[in-house]
Amino acid sequence: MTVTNDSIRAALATVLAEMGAGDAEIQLERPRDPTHGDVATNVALTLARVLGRKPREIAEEIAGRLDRAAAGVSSVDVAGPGFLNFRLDAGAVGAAIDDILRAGDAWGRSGAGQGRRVMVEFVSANPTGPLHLGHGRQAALGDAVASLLEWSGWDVHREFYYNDSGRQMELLASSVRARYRQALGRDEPVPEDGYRGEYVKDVADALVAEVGDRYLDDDSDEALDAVRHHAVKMLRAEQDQDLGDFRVRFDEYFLESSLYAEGRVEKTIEELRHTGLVYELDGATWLRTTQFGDQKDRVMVRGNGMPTYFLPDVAYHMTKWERGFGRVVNVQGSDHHGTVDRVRAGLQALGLPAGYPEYVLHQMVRVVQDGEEVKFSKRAGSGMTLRELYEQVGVDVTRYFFQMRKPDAHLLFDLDVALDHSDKNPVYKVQYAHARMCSIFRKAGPGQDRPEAGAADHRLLSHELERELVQQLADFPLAVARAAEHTSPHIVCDYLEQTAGAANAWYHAGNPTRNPELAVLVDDPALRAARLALAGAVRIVLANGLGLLGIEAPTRMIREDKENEE
RNA sequence: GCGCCUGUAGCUCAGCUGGAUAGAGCAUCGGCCUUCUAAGCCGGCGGUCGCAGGUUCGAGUCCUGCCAGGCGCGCCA
Repeated sequence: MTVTNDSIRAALATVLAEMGAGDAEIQLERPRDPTHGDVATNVALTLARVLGRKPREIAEEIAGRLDRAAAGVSSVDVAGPGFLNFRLDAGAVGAAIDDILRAGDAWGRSGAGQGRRVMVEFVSANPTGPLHLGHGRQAALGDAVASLLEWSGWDVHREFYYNDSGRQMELLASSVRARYRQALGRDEPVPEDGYRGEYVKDVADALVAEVGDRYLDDDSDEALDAVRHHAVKMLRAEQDQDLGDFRVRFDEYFLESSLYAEGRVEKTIEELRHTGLVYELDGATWLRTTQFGDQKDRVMVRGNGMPTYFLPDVAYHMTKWERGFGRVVNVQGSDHHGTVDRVRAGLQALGLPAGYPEYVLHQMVRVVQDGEEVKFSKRAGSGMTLRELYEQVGVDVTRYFFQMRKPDAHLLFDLDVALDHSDKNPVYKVQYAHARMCSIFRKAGPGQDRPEAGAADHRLLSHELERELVQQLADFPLAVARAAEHTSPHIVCDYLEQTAGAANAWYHAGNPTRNPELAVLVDDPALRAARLALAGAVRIVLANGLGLLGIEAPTRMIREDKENEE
């Protein structure tokens, strides 16, 4: 893990300037192996060629010249091929605790985004049925990406785009109408490629309750339109409910139909024609997207005069730009990756920058239980729905599992692990660590439950477990920044699991029956205060990290089999 | 055939801008409970980083080729 340590960096820069390498880039990292010290740098290795000298020799000279007091280190060692390993003095390590206590729930935030506006578009499911697991991964991922950007100082807008026109809608309407007529005793089959889940019957039954047999014999377009409206309204309401219960909220729902209603699709065609990149072939209208790196040119308007999906897509993204979003992140399933180049090409044709918009594409989700894949949902008529999953394992677990893998990777959702309530389940591991810290404060008694910055002597935290834990906590802002930079929430999950592991190790090391001298609540008031400050810092970091991911940080977790005794 | 993604321990996965002996969890094996503390802890076992070349002080990481899996390649959305 890369670290920032300004005093070491400055002291190194001074020495390097003396040695004729003042412009060298200094990389500091926290070695995985604690015997390599608290902070290390490979700068001597990178300078070997520049200075024409052996790396170890350079390292020795740097170590000899370094002002340790100014750097805030107690020792400097040369190791391996020429690494410089620093051991921080006790005061420098503990200083992070005050930083954390002072920042509180803002610890980990930065102003990197400078308040600029960014849109995160995600879920964007068509209103043709319940949300499935792919939408769920996208909801959890998109919400966390948005959150990461907020933590990094961006002004974030969460948007849901949905297709409420076109062929899928027609298919939905005719499927519902068939079920509606079946419910009224008529023998009308669901269209060949129609929607067949149980939910279609629910929608049809509700329609019967609402309008009776009004559309039983009415085959007019108006009647089908009314059925479609009814279906969309119901299914949208269900999706909203599912997302709300999953703790995902949007600032705006954007309707595809509005693009047509407001003439934006027509306007986009006109603007593209002015670029000189439009041509007619075989009766269709094409855009020369290959000009901008697309694999082939794309049809905008079919021979029958109807636009393809490509056109409203470009029109939609133009509205994002025109609404003032200089940056846009689209979270989508990787099965959409084929549209990335063409949408960008269409936008470049209209003068937008090359990488606009950005994409986070995620791979598929599979659910396994007892070693076998769980596939079917009667209600959806296909894969398991998002609601079916989170009602079984809980929202916290579901969100975390969807966030804990990098988007690029296929996600195996192991129900056996998800249903486990022990520390084997990474979500509970982190939540328990948080609850344990809270439990210490409950035992510490009134007046000691809110440690304040500067009130304790952190040099007393000299145990190796304490040093490591403090440094782990100090890394939180870097983990958030890196996760935001890569739009990858799993980096935060990894960080939290490591932090929870370090916190648990520290907590358990002070087992009162085995090592009472390592417990937090020792008699010595100064040591007790220092350890309470550390516990307070742990509580802040875990709560902030979980909060960022949209997961609760319980202050108390009661064991199910002990519930009656508590 | 072309494009994107993936391939790391028995399983699920991390691995930043190329750095030290490739890490974590689970599984397995061996220890540890009248607890701020067993929904737990400590320790052990376990790896030709898909394969083959190349770049360099140094490659899981970069380059080339190949193999395997997923997805996408329509005047569908």
